[in-house]
Amino acid sequence: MSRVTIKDIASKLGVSAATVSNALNGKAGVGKARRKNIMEIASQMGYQPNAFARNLVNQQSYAIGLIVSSISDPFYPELARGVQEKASELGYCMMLFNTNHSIKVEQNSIETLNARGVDGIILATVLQDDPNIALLEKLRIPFVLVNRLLLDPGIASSIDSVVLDNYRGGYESARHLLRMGHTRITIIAGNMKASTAILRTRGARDAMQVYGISEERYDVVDCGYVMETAYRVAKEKLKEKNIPSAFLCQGDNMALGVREAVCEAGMTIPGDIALLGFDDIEFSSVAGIELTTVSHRQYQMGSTGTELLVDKIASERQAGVTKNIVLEPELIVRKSCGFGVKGYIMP
Amino acid sequence: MSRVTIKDIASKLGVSAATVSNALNGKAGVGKARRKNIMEIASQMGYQPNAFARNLVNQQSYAIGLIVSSISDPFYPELARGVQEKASELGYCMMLFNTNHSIKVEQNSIETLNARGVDGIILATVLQDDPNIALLEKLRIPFVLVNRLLLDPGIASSIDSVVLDNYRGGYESARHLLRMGHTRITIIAGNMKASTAILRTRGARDAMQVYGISEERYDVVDCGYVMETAYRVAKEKLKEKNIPSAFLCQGDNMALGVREAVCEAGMTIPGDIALLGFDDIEFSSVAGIELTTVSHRQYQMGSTGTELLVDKIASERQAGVTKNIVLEPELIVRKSCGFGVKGYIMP
DNA sequence: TTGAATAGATTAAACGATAAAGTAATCCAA
DNA sequence: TTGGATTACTTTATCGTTTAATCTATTCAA
Repeated sequence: MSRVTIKDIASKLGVSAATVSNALNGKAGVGKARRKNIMEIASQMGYQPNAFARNLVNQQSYAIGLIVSSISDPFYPELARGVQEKASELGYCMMLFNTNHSIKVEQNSIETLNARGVDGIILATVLQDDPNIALLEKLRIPFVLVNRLLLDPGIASSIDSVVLDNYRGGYESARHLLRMGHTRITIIAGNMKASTAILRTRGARDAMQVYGISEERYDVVDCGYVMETAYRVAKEKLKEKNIPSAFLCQGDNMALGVREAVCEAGMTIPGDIALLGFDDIEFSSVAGIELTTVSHRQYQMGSTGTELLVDKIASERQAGVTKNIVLEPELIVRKSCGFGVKGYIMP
Repeated sequence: MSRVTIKDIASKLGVSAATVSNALNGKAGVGKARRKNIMEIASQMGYQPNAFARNLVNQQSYAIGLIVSSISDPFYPELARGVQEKASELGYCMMLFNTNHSIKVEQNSIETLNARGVDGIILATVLQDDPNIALLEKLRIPFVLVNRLLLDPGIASSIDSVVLDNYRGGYESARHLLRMGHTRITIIAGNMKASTAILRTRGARDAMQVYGISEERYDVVDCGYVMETAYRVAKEKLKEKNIPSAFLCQGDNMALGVREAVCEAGMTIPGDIALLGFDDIEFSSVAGIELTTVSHRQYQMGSTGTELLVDKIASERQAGVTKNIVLEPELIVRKSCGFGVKGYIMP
């Protein structure tokens, strides 16, 4: 509750509220001496502009929303930090929402955010058939997609986004396993409605083809990016007669789930089974885990996404060119894939 | 930008704006038929109340702020999720701020939050000599402390809080090591200005005394709750001639730092060195890590803290009794402390 | 000396809702 | 049938800013 208002200052100095407003906002039409005087009195009285009134007259809140599936998933905190810090830098606040992987909750979040008049939304959870894109467009609220995007070029071409080159990440990670001689690979995929999982899988498939592995010789299981599911799937896989020699996981958290199953089955990594992750969460590098994985630039995604959004908010009335930013992934070789099935690495 | 306003509805139906407002808000003084009619037209026209105008007239934003040191620290995401979900349930939004362990950034965050007119703040980062408590009180903004609190009973008795019984956690964890026969213990402490670290250390010291370990026989190092620092400290410790047989860490992330140092020194856990953590972050349970630790109730802390805060906001004008909630910790025995130095556990 | 331009201010409207006060019609009891 | 209570509204004020429109001296060129 900011007590002192612009009127208090005005009446104290015997001037009009408009003059005080103009002085404080550095606008023309106020004499030098008076301006200085007003500024002094204002700070002396501890004046704090009332955000509600400002928001009302400008129809702007200087707040943005960030929607993630769950901040507890170790993939998202760095992204959120990127958004928050860049937002603060640009004078915005960040409101955080978790969808818990639910389209319905995603919808509620968007509606709430809109009802509160945020200036824009960063959506990290979009799916291919996501009805909420239409919602966002109907609400005419600026938004950018980060992490995941829409693959339909017709739609995608008009939506700002910041994503990793997931195809390449998928390709390179599969290639790494293939070069090490693995031919029985199970792909532990993320949510196959998410562009990330689709593209990583597509990249992996292409790599398989290049290395002459036909479709019957590997399989892809949608584990929805949840660790628990990956664990259960791996558990089952390892009971079959012809178990895979490598698990290609599309998320480090899922890789950890698989790792758990492998360990429980009494097998070792990379001795019996090779394991490859994706995202390079902080935890993947700890001794004894040392997951070979693909780096992801969560912080940068959040930070750049925020820049795009704020740009978009500022230039709302102008024509605005769509920006699609693609970040480059990097294969990070640690120990979870060992030194290859036959002890050497193919070219 | 919500286009249609209360006035549009009013003029369309030939009634006054006040009647529309009353009808929509379920207030008395509107005839049955008219009320129904207004509601229908409103939803038909896609009316969305303008939050800015509402905020201005009620001087309330239905938003709260959460201040953590860094959302990337695996301790905080669950807490944030607890806050966000409870907040949503109660009709509030959560704005997230990271302080990066800086008092100055903490101050900025509070001031920003205040300037934006949030209804209250949840502070998870308070230190004993934190000048920002005075700031919060000066601003007369409702707040609650979670995770950490102030130990000075004079101040603490008037501030709502939700914390773990850190003394007990510290005591039990030390006792566990002592029962296993460890007598050379290094305590990797958190930030010693945080009540968590102070109380955990106090608990540990008391346990030491009960088990007859004098002060010269163990040491306490402030690692500020950062993994990297813990890693470096452990690295140094392991170079000394008389290395500890156990590290008692006040945070799982720091335990992982220590673990790294131990591994790099070519030693094993728990074979050569016992390791005990605190917080039970999700990662601590994975195969091969299996950190013995103390459970912390991050989600509940966030959720309950939010309830207290919203209570406090609602009853702001009333006398309001201070609530201090203490959650119980639980020792979670996994493998990182092995089976005791002499192969047995003391009573 | 006149008229236009300009600096420095004021007034009033607007933003979109809510809350308080006022009014006209209806109802019911005495 | 009178008058108090109730109901269903409307009018007006207010929240704290910003901003467009207006006003009044003063300056200055012609």
